[in-house]
Amino acid sequence: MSSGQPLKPLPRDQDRDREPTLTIAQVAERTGLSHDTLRYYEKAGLIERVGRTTGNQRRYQAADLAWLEFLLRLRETGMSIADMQRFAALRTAGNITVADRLAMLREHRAELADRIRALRRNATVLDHKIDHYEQLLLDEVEHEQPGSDETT
Amino acid sequence: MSSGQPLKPLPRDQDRDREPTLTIAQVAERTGLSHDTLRYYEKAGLIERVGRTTGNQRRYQAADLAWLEFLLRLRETGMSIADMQRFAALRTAGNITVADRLAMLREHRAELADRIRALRRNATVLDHKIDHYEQLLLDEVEHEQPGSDETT
DNA sequence: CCTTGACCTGGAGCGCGCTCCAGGTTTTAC
DNA sequence: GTAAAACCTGGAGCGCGCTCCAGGTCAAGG
Repeated sequence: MSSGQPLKPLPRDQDRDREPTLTIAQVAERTGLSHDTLRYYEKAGLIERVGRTTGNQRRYQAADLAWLEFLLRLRETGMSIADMQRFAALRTAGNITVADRLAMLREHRAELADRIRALRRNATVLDHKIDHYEQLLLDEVEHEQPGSDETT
Repeated sequence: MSSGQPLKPLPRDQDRDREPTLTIAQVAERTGLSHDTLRYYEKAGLIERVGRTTGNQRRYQAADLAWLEFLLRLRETGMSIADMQRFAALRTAGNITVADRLAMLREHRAELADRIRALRRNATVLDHKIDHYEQLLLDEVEHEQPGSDETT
């Protein structure tokens, strides 16, 4: 979608392709994942084998990063590694799996809605308990010194 | 739930058979926890030592159950066992720890609010992805048969 | 009484999601 | 060219939160 004009300050050496690439350290910093986790995800099949230099070092491309960030959304919404593996496998299998992937996402989305609702219910229980403790503290103060100086 | 200290109809003697008690199996069923988990929680200090029969079998009282259910709210909102241990220890230590317990709950509540917000943000990302896949499916159908019969 | 099933204890084991290590190779900075 | 930093692989290890097991004791029905 663009030209191949050598007008940019290219990073040296191994980057002969048009697209800029990132080392594992750079991806780690950007995603918040550790080097080990990135390698683990690749070994586990969550991400397809990342491109390498001639010296076998990983060079991530923009698409890898985008996929990683989506994986992180799945992870943060509580999807297990096993399910992410399934999803990734479908993705690797190509367009014929779009319906399956959609089904997975819809189900996950529904579970997420349930979990958010449950958390909100539990939050109100916490709020009640907090109110209760606040009242206890007030009562204590009253009993000790009904209307005197206090240090917050 | 407020102001309830001196008016309890205490069974002053150690004869508490008046109060109904529950076996571990009954508590397991009511809470959804397994027998093993209940024993584990007790061993870990999340709940104080439960009363026993002369034959050393646990008999839970209403207060035990209420505390367990509150623990479950903490657990479901993501509090670690270690933090629940801290909270339980404060509770065991008595009223002087009310301020500390309040502080813990407030912090936990704030983290919970953060997590709910994050989940909602992620939910919208999922929604976009779902929309995207739906569009892909539509496009596929169009390309195959631009306006013809389809079997659902 | 006896049987059966619920319960007890201490401790080992497990599944998950990483995290660390050893020992080696590659890249970078000077 | 050389030293240091970054990276590689396979595999072991870890922390969490249970879960299971062995080997018993206890309780309720017939």
